[in-house]
Amino acid sequence: MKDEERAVRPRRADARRNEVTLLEAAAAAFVASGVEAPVRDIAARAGVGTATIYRHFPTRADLIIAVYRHQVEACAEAGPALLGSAPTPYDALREWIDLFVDFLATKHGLAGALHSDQSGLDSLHTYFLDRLVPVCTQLLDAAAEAGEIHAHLTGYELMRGVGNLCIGAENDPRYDARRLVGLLVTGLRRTT
Amino acid sequence: MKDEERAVRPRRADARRNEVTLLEAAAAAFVASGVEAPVRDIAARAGVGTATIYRHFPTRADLIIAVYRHQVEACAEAGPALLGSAPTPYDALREWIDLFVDFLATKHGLAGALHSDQSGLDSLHTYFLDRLVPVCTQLLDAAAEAGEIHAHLTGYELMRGVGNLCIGAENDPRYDARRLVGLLVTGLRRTT
DNA sequence: CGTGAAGCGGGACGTCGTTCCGTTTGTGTC
DNA sequence: GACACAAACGGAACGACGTCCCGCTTCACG
Repeated sequence: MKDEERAVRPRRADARRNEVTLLEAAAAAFVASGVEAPVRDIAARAGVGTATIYRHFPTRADLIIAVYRHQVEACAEAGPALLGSAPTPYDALREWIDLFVDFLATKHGLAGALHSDQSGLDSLHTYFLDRLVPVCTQLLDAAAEAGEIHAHLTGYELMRGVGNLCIGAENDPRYDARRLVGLLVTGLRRTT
Repeated sequence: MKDEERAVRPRRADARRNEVTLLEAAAAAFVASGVEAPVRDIAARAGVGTATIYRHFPTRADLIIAVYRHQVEACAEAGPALLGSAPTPYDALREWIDLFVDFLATKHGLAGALHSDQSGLDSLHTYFLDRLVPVCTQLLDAAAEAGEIHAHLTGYELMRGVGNLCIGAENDPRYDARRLVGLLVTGLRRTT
């Protein structure tokens, strides 16, 4: 057990320290300049060379994933929980989507980065989708089974739609992503 | 009149020819590689140097605007026309949005370019918004006045929402932007 | 047909993500 | 405690991008 704890990831002590330092520096840089903060800035912030970043995180996307992994996991785990606690499956879906939007809306440029054809950020896209689409699908299926929505939409489509609607919402007081997403989810509701 | 026609833009004949050639080359490059086609590729396609592009179009965004200007104008002008021909203002709004989505969906990467914080593409964003938001607002107001929708949304927000939903829809058979936009517009409808 | 300016080509610059290489440093072993 | 060697490091280097600069070409007017 103790071995397993210590054996995680890098072997040398300085390397382990650097990984933590880098994650903190990246998080700070993302808050200050958005997720598009240059790798060099993050390296400078952490007081290391650029190569050190790439030794720990094969690509920029992996660093971004590492920084947000905990929050994405939390969001994913909230799905089934809401299904148990909310009045109806549709309410659960609605609350879960709000959770996701709140997460995206507070990360400058993250929503945009998720869909950039630029550089090698596909793995970021892939990670978010792999982790969250199953949860979304589960909520969607539950709501459909309860007859609250028409089932014409896949979890994948809803996730992408919501993610897209959040793009550029951080710095624009005239654009309220929450309202748009709310309308989208309203549009899902069965009009009986 | 003849003077005005000829006097538009550049004075020398080769410059006028190059401007046309460049627009054609850019259009072709955008179809082949998306709107993110490198300036060098477009220059090569047109058989000119890169500087020639910048002499005619101060920035990449201006070239993109020039290529799509006619279609954007046509879309803008279709708004009032639909208001006259469609059964109700809400139907007009719906059809007009379909028009816009069809336009965006056939231009690889254009929707994405509209919201990239990258390089200097803000003027692209600005141009689209300046031209289309008033039309959208007019349709929205008409539908609201007819009592078909709740007026909680601005033309600006709807335009941005629709544009965002179209991002990345071109190469992904699993994501149907039209369906998502349809849901969004459905969500606008008054639920009386 | 000459001349001056408008127009041109492509190389140069700064920035980005990523990789390479010579050097430093932590750590298991005697 | 000293040694050796692999692991880890820093920063320069590379290729791609948008954009700008400079020396040459070519149009058009007298």
